[in-house]
Amino acid sequence: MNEAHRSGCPINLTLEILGDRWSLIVLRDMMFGNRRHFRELLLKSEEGIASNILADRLKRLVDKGLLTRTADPSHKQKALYSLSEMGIALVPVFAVMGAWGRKFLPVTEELSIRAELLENGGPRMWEDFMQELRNIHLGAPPPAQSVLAGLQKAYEDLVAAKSAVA
Amino acid sequence: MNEAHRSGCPINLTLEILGDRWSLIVLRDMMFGNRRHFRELLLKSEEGIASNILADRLKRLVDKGLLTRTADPSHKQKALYSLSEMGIALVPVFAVMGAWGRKFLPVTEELSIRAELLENGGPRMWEDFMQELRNIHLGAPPPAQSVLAGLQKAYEDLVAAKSAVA
DNA sequence: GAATCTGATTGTATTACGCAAGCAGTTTTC
DNA sequence: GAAAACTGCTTGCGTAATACAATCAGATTC
Repeated sequence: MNEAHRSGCPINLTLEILGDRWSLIVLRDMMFGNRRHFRELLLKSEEGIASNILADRLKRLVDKGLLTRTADPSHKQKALYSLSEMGIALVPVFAVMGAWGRKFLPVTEELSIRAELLENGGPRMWEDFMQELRNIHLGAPPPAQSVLAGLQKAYEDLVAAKSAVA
Repeated sequence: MNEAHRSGCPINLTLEILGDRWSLIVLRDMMFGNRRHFRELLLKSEEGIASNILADRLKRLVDKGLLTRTADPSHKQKALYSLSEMGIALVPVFAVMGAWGRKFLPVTEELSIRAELLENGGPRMWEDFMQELRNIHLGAPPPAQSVLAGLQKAYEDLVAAKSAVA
């Protein structure tokens, strides 16, 4: 039935799903970049994932329950990927991982502004963000205020400010 | 100088260091299991890491600045591995990853009791734990109360209770 | 009806992982 | 004081994951 697990430790089981160099990148792009289709994930990612790896990860993440795949009504060939509650629940993981990366690694200013806002916003902001993701991906009622729009605006403002200087 | 990074995103840079199936396992065992020597990490891990992988990960983690390696005065051949501040700062990452794993994955009760306590303890407990790790690994002043002992006791009590029933 | 867009798949090369065995120096045991 | 056990690894080898480039068939657009 089940493939054998290395152990029943929560950290280990989490690593068995997310412990590679691409899974969290795909989820990050869906979550913060609102990418929902294969081609968007393939072409608009900063890191340049290969198409076979992306196909494999999408399949895996659907299998494991972090994503769902449905047909896109607007285009018979389009597949629409959505975050499940299990995927949405990774928001705090991204928040603290981003905070750690920002503190210790050579991040660029543009690509870490959203992590900074999310870190400063704290659990309350994370919860709002999760509710917004439930709205977008699961059809749940929207939150009082859009976190995603705020993150995106901060990023775009910073990019604009930088390119104005340069 | 620097190996090229895929991008300057904090999540990506974090994954470039920790995005594999073993790095966080090694750090977990050092942090929560107080393993400081090669053989301890090799033999006492639940998951059974291979010796060449362990050697590689220790080297990598020292290179990246999460660990330090020093000679053990008690034994001329022993190497003592210690967490750096960069490694200790992963406590919140373990806490939220553990919480996620506990919520969605088939964890065992014994191996998740510590994750549960850490989750319920919240950021205040994480900070105490980090101070305790600074004391153990960096020689900093100890915290008011030992978190590690509490986690370990809860684990052992649970194991004892389970084996008494069985 | 040609070009483009869709989610992929295929082929090939390189790198990482997993397993078992071995190794030289150090310490312990008797 | 010699044998056994322990130390942090290394080596060899087979398998799996990853990376890169090219390709594909059906759907849509122009």
